[in-house]
Amino acid sequence: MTWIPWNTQLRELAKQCQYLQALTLYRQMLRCGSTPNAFSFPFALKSSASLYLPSSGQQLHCQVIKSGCSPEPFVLTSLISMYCKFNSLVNARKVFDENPISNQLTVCYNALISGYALNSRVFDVIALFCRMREMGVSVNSVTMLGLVPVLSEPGYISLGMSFHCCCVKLGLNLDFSVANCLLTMYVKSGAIESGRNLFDEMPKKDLITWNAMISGYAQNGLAADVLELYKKMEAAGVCPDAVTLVGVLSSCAHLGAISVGREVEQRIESSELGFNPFLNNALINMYARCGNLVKARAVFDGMPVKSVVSWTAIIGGYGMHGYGEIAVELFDEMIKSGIRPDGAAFVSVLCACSHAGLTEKGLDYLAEMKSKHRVQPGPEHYSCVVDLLGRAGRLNEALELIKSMQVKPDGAVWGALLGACKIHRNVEMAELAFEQVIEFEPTNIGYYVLLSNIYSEAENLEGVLKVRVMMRERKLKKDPGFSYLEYKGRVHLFLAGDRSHPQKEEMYRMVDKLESLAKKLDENEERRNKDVLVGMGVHSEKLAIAFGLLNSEARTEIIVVKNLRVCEDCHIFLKGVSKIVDRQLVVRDATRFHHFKDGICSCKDYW
DNA sequence: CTTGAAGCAC
Repeated sequence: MTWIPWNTQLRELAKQCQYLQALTLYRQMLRCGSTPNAFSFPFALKSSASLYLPSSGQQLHCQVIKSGCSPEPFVLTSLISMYCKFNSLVNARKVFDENPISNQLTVCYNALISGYALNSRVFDVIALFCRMREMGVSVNSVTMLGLVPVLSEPGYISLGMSFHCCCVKLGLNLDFSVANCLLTMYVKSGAIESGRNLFDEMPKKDLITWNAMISGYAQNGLAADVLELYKKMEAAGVCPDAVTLVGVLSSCAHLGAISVGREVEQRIESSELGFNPFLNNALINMYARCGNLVKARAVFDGMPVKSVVSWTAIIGGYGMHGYGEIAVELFDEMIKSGIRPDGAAFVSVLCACSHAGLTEKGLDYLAEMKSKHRVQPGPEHYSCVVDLLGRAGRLNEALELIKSMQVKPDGAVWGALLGACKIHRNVEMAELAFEQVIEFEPTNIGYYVLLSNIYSEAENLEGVLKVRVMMRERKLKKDPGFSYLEYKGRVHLFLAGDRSHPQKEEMYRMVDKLESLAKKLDENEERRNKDVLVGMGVHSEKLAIAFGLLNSEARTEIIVVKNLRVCEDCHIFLKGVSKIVDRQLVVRDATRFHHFKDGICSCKDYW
C-alpha cells in the first residue's frame, strides 16, 4: 500500500468539497502525532468555514498561532476568508492588521474585500481598494469580483462605472467572471444602456452573460428587448437554462406574447427543466396574464410542491380576469394547506376582491393581515383597498382609511382615490386626492389628464383650464398617441386624428361602430364594472383596431378573446382586454399596443 | 510530498 502524505490527502478532500472528511482526517493527523504545518491549516480552515463551524475555526486559529505559522500568506488568507464566512469581520480585520505582511498581498486584500462586500459594507470595500492602490499592491480580477457586486446597490453606479474604467486601464482582461459582474452591476442599477454596451462589446459570452442581460431587461420591464435577445441567444447557439426562461416567460406575460410563451413551454417539456419550481411559477404567471386560465391552472395543479409564489400567481390570474370568487376560494385553500401568505399574496387577493366587487371580503382580508397573519400592510395593500372602497362608492371610508394608515401613503394610494372620484364624479375629493398624488408623482401626466376629465365631466371649464395651465407651467406634454401594427409584412402606423390612411372611410365607420358598442355595453353592465367599460382606449388604438378588424378574414365581425386576435397574419395584442361579453369586444384601459413580427414583440406605452 | 490560497455573476 502506498503511503499518501497527510497534507496531500487533506488537500484532495478539501478540493472535492468533502469538508467533514477533511476535518476528520485533520484530527486523525493530530492524534497520530503529526504536526500540522502551513500547508495543512488552510484546508482545515476552509473546511470548518464551509461547514460553518465557528468554534472549530477558533480552535484552529489557536493552533495556528501556537505553531507559529500565522505569517504564512497561505494561512493568512485562509484565516481571513474563514472569519469573513462566519460574518465576523472584526476578527478577519484583526488577522489582517496583526500581520503586516497582509498589507502587501493581493490575496489578503481580496479575501477581506469579499468579506466586506458580502456584508454590503460599501465604504470599507472602497477604502480597502484605495489603500491597496496606494500601497502599490497589484489588483487582479478576483479583486474586481469582490468589488463590483456592492456597487450594484442604489446610488453607486457612477462609482461602478469608474471601476469599470479602472479595470480597463489596469489592463485586466475582462474575462467572463469580471465582465459578467460588471454587466450585472449595470443592469441591477438600472443603467441598462451601459449594460447593453458592455454586453455588445464582449467578444465571448457565456450562459450567464446572456442570462444577466435577459434578466436585466426583464427586471427593468423591457419585455420586447428580452424576446429580441432570446432569439439572438438561440441563434448564437447558447442553450437557455431555467434562469433564461424565467426572464423570457415574465416578458411574455407582460406583452401577452403567448406564442413565444408556448414555444418556451414546449422547450421546458422536452427538457428536464419541467420540475423547476421557479419556471413553473413563471409559466402560471404567463398563462394567467395572457388570459389562458385553464393552462395556468393545469400547470399549477401539476406542481407537486406549491410555494406561496405559485399560489399568488394563480390567485392573481383569476383575480385579474374577474373571477374574484375563485381567487378568494384559492386564497383560503392556500391558508388551509399551511402556506403562510406574504405581502404579495395579499396584494393579489385584495386586487381580486376589488376587481370582482367583493368589498366586504377585501376589508376582512385587510383586517386579518395584521391580526391573523402578521403581515404589515404596505401602501400597495392600501391602494388596493382604497380602490375597492372607491369602486363601491364608499369614498369617505376610503379617505378615512388613508388617513388611518400607519405607513406613509404613496402616489398609488392617492391615485386609487382619484380614480374612484372619476367613477363617482366627486370633484371635491378629486381635488384633494390630486393635490396629494402630485406630491409624489409630479410628472405623471396621467393624473393631470384624469383630473381634467373629472372637471370636464362636471362641466367645470375653469377646472379644465386650471389643469391645462398647470401642465404647461410644468412643461408636461402629452405624447402624441400612436399605435402601429404589422399586417402582411407591412407596418401600419396610426396617429391620433390621422386621416391619411387609404382605408380611412371604412376605418372611421368601424371606429364609430366600436364606440357605440362600447357605450352600449357600458350602459348594460352592472355598476361595479363601470370602469371596465369606459371606452376603447386612445384614438390611434381605435384606428389600429378598426384597421385590423377591417382586414381580417375572420367571419365574426368582432372577435372577442383575451388577447384580441384578428386573424392569422394580423395580430393585435392588447393588455387589459378584460371581459368577454357575447363575442363582443370589451376593452379596458388599453394603454399598450403590441405588434408581432417573427414572434418578436415590440410595444409602446403611451397615454 | 514543494503541493497554491482569495471568489463573483443570472
